Amino acid sequence: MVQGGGKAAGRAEKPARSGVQTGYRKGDETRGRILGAALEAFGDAGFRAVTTRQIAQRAGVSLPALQYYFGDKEGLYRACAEAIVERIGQATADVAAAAVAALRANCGRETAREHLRLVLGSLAAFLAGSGQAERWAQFVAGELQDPGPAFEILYARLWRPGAELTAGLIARMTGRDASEPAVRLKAQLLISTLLAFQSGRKQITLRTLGWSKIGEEELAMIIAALNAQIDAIA
Amino acid sequence: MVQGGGKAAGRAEKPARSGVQTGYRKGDETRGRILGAALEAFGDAGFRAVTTRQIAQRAGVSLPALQYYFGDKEGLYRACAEAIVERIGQATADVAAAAVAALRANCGRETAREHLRLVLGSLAAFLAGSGQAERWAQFVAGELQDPGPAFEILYARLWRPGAELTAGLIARMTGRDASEPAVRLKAQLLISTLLAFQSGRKQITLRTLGWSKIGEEELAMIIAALNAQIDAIA
DNA sequence: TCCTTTTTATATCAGATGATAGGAATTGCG
DNA sequence: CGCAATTCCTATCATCTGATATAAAAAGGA
Repeated sequence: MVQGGGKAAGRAEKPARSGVQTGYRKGDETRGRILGAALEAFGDAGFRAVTTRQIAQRAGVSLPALQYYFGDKEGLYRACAEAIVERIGQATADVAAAAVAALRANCGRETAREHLRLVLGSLAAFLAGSGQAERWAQFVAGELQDPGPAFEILYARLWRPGAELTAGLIARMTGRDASEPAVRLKAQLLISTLLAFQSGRKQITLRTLGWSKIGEEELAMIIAALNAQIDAIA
Repeated sequence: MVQGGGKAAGRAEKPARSGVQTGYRKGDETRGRILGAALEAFGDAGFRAVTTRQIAQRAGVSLPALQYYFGDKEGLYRACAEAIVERIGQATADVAAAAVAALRANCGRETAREHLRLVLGSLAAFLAGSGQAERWAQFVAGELQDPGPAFEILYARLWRPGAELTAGLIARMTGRDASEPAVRLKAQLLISTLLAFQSGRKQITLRTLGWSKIGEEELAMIIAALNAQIDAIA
């Protein structure tokens, strides 16, 4: 029978076996391997630059397996975005929840400032935590920079919530409203700065600073610079 | 006869009519039109995403004209980078020279700070000055973010000089040495911030702030935020 | 064990893309 | 004009890319 679909009705809108449990367990492992290979490849080079054949080879499967599990290249790309959103969400859930709670509890300026430090610090630590996370950061930064098939996912579920939280904290710190452009601008400035180092302009960061990698020591320096920026916020 | 080359010796290393004066004037105009179309296209979408056919059509020439004038797609891309470097260099030459002169003349902290403001301000103004400059900014940011065939050109002739100057000014402002990582980090942070708005994350900037464009008013706000960052240094 | 469903592979397609062959048209120059 | 160097186009190639048709192999359920 033809792949996926089921229902046997009209057009096969969902041609892929996109992650649902079926009773057959073997496929889940394969699906995971493909997703992992795709995350690495897309993170390194971006949507256009990566070919489906490269991913298939990395994952040790044949080309049609990608279509079987993810429908098409874009579906695979979106699945990567979802996976990344999930992992980053998990990694920052605690500090983010604490910050939100503090805001709700009408915390003071200095408390808000401290939460902002924690939030950005935990994000920075995660991004520098492993080679994998590094690739994810590049995936996210690249997609936000040059919107592609996963822009909406990343914007709606990563950037916007993060920017909202940051703006909220800054607003509290400055006694202004989170909707003011000046506040939002500062928030974006902070987040952009963070992303710029670990992901996009890493290539340049290393060259300019003469570093060979961004390890603990280097990360500490970046966080220090970030904190200086946070302190500078009125 | 076959295109370009001359010399008639062994391998045709330089197959293209790459910009030298020949006595025949007609070609220069065509060459310029191709370069203009390429600048627009590459700036909008990046090296990979743009096809040679698109550029040829935009320029109103046939496909082989690109190869005739620039050898291959990469040659055209590099030519774009050179053109951009030249224009940005012109636009910032005055303020940059003044800043260098001030540094050489052993200027004081506040003078250095003022020069830093001027340098970044003029760059920001240029980048937001026209739709063309906006595309160039995207060209530069994209190439620095995801190194391609023109990375070396842009790094060596734009980023590094700019970063050196910025670091020098910051060093003077803080009484430290321009070679210190902390100083260089601050410099990169400033430049990255500037690029982030006008080029890369512009898409997001507009959405997050609810702007429809980055006009004078918006630019003023960004510069204000930048100046706040400059003031916060040491 | 037999049968259905799922999983995976081989071979192939259709379109796009960068590049070239080869020659026609144009331009400068004596 | 006459001639050589240049500019530029039509047609075509070779390759790569995402996707599909088709069917064999494997896995579960009775």
